[in-house]
Amino acid sequence: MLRADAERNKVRILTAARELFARDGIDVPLASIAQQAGVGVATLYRRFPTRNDLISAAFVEESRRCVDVVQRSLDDSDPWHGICVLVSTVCSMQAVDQGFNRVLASHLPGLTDDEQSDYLFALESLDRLVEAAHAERRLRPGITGTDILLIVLANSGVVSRDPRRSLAASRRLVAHLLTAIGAADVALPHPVGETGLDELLRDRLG
Amino acid sequence: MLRADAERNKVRILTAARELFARDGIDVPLASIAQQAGVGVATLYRRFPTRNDLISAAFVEESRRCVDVVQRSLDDSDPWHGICVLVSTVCSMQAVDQGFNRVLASHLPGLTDDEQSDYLFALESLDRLVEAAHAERRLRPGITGTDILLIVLANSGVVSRDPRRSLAASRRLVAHLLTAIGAADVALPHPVGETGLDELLRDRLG
DNA sequence: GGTGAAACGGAGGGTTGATTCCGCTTTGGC
DNA sequence: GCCAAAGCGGAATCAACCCTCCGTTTCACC
Repeated sequence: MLRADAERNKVRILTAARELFARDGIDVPLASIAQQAGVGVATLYRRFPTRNDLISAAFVEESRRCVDVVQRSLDDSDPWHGICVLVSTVCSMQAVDQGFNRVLASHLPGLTDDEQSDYLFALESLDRLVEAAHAERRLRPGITGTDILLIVLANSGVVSRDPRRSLAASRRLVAHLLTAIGAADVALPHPVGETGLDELLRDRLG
Repeated sequence: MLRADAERNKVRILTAARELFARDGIDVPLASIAQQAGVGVATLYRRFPTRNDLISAAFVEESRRCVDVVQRSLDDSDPWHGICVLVSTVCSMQAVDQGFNRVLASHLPGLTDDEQSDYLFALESLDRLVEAAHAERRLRPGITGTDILLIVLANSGVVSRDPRRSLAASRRLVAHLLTAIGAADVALPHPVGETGLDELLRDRLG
């Protein structure tokens, strides 16, 4: 049990971390997180000995939301609808949070046991979902569970600093890819040109 | 005109840079490029005052290939075929070279004038190509030139350290996306699962 | 083969960020 | 209120990388 002041600081650190991770990605200097939280670096290190500890803690909610949406998709009586919801949800989460995008798109070393099992659960679920959708002829023949992973990965390529533009690009991309794997066309959202794919390019890191 | 030894060193630096950029991305320490080239850092700096100078020089050939393929696509009597060739070529180049991937997927500050005009030429060409393909009803209605850019961007998300796996993932993704924008299905290459999308994930940087 | 300009390379100073150490402060049970 | 434990913060240390300076070497022209 943490002392009250320590608990308070922990919350402030996590709040700051979530904000900075989302905006600037998971490589932000730890010192700036500490500063934003109004604590010293040592306090941050005391509570989260490694960067990964902090990242894991900062994204627990996002992870839970992912597991939830996977579960709900599995329970969906229409597997194709389940796939659409799953992909759209996860990709939107990526688009509005640079940090979470990196977490999803890269195997961070040192996942916790929980994260490991969530990941395996997701993989297995994807296969089951895809299989169910095939059974109803809602997927193009030859599509596999890893194609869904591939979508998430591809989506990570279109996210930039600006969540607005990222979201527009992501929506468009997801529509394309659902069209590609599905047995029928998916309606297209606005082309990204209007909000400026150029600016999106200009936005990206480095 | 450079002295013979200087010219020799310049070539060695560029060779080393191309190799390390491709394998490790454009953020490799300049010292390791110098070391690999067998020269001192000062020599590298003397020839290429900024990292961007080195990057530009290292990728001139790739840039030229891109401009060429754009030009050839424009000249193609079948605009849809032109689009397919263009997208496949560029995406493959991205997949096998982490450095070039980053160059294409991010607006590096300080492009040379040549690069600027190449970029503008490419943008304009995309619009013309798309228009021509629409005229022949080979594209799904609503597709714009920026959708092609979006493909390249999305493709950047699936490239990892391992060129083999990246290429497999990229091919699959490109097939999906050409299917999505085209008026008819495109044949799918092998699913990536077989070569291991998991490993691809594990591969990615940090 | 002498010479001066060009080129060389490695040491060194600066910056940024990670991580630890330690003397001071706060908390909470008594 | 007292005090031991828990917590705190910032200075200090450390490592990686960038970039420049300068004494030495090499080239190419005579």
